[in-house]
Amino acid sequence: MAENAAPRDTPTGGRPTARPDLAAMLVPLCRALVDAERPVLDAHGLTMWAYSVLLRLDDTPIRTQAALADAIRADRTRIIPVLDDLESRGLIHRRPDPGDRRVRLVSLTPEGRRVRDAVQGDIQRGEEELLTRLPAADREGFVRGLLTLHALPEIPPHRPSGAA
Amino acid sequence: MAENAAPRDTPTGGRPTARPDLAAMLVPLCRALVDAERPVLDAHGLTMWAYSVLLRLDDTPIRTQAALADAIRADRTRIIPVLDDLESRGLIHRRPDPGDRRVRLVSLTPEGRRVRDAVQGDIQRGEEELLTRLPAADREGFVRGLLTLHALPEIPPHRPSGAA
DNA sequence: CAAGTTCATATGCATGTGCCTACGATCTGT
DNA sequence: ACAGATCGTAGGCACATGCATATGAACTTG
Repeated sequence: MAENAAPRDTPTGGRPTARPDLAAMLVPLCRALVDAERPVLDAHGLTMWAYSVLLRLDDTPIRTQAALADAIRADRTRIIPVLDDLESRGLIHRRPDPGDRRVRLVSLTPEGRRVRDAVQGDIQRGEEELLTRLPAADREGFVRGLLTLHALPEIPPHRPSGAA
Repeated sequence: MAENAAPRDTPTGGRPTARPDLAAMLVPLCRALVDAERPVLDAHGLTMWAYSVLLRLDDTPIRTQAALADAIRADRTRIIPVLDDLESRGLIHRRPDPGDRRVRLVSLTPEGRRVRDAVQGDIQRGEEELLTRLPAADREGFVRGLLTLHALPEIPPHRPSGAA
């Protein structure tokens, strides 16, 4: 019966804002964006996992495949066929680390870099076009906000309040 | 070899901006947000699908279950157990439409509304807290941009350009 | 009235994914 | 040198999901 009788230190107690949940807007948007990428990925014969690998390999070089899998939130075992495929197509290089022969050093080949650039170019071009739909005033805040949230080390779980 | 020799009408030809792909930032953010909701949903014994139903039922009332499933991008057949569960717990009402007895009119019960409010309150409270991490200047643009993109009827597929 | 369609529902299949185990090669600490 | 941990790889189990089909009730159209 007591709904949320206890006063909250956050703006609203019961039904907060008038806006929909952030997640309820973000999830469909994510879906749509990923769907929008598919033609580009297909045109290059890449899966989303493969593209994630190409994307990630450019940043800081990664020493182990396990770390690579963790970085893109993939499964350590399921990523192996992806790497096999990329390697067989000459997009990545997998060589044993001379210092620790358990480890395979994974790196982009020049061709891999070329493919990644082409794919990412197409994707970002489409995304820029999408950002065009935003009022100029919001565009920058949106992208910067996204960058900030993306850079967060972690998102703390939302905590259930009153009701059991 | 010709990379992307053709000049583009969009800002950048090959490697566009310095920012990561929007999708590459949004997808992990979505994952994290959904994960963050889990404790709240668990506390109320709701699945994400069930919560989606509760959320959607409040807007414009929906005439058919099929339309409800489409609205939340769920499978028409797989949503039925979800509705069964919600109905058995007294959160929704399912009664045959007197005008078309094939159709079941689905609506929130007062208890369902109460639960939805409680859950949504918790979730939005967590989300507001998250928005706190954004510089105030970006916060509004971010939310408004998200609202705008969410309201788009569809996102056109990105088009592969040069390379096959 | 008959044919075709729509709805809610049950069921099955194929796939993608998370998780767990196993195994051989290799490294590290003792 | 030996025990234990780590890495890459293979395989299996469980589950969620997308897609397809089937069925009975009810509606619609000719």
